[in-house]
Amino acid sequence: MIAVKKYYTESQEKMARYAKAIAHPARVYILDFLAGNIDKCCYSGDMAEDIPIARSTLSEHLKALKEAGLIQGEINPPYIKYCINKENWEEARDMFDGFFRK
Amino acid sequence: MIAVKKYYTESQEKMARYAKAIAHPARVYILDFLAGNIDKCCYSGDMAEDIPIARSTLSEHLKALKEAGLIQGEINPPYIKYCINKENWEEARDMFDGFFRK
DNA sequence: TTTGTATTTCGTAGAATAACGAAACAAAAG
DNA sequence: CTTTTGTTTCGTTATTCTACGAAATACAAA
Repeated sequence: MIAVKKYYTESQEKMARYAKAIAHPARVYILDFLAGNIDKCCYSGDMAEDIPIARSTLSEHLKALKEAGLIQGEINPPYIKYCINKENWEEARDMFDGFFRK
Repeated sequence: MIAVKKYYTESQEKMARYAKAIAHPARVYILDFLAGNIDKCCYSGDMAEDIPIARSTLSEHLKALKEAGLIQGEINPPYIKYCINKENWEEARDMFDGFFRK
């Protein structure tokens, strides 16, 4: 393993990762939707009707948000129940908060 | 001009645009730097020494941030003084605020 | 076991992003 | 007028993103 010099702080990298997850209107839509139903959660199909993208594309956006840690999915066949990942959502909120008030 | 149906709200599109501007560690670095010196502003060259990218690349990141409205540049030859665009910075802050507390 | 339902993964294609060095610019200094 | 300084634009290349439909998956119901 080669040591690679880090040029950005962990926090800067993380900010960029969270921001990238939010950097698409479909993903903003999804997060709006889920954050508005924070305890209810919801199914992938619930959103498919409201935005003009293929279900497979929606699925990829959900995957991106899951990988970024902002949402989580719980399998409940034949559905998958998605909801905000509260812990990371709050972390992201705090980071953006700090970022804008530095 | 053909009417194009809008599927996302203006606010969702704008959120995505702001988020995209922040979605790179170099740009987070730049904004951190400028927001920490909100009244002082600073020069492109001031940052070039601290991050491991070519000056031309730094310049492109500055351009992206300027296009997103988060910063502004004032020519002061042979320097260009960059600083936060306060109005849009506050708008972005408020939008992220609202986004995370919906 | 076969069928149906909800969703994801795969393969592909086109667009956008990020990076670099070289060249271009713009103004001040010599 | 020529040089120097700080910065941006251009041309290029490599990578990542976004989108789609088709195929695959997983489980329940028939």
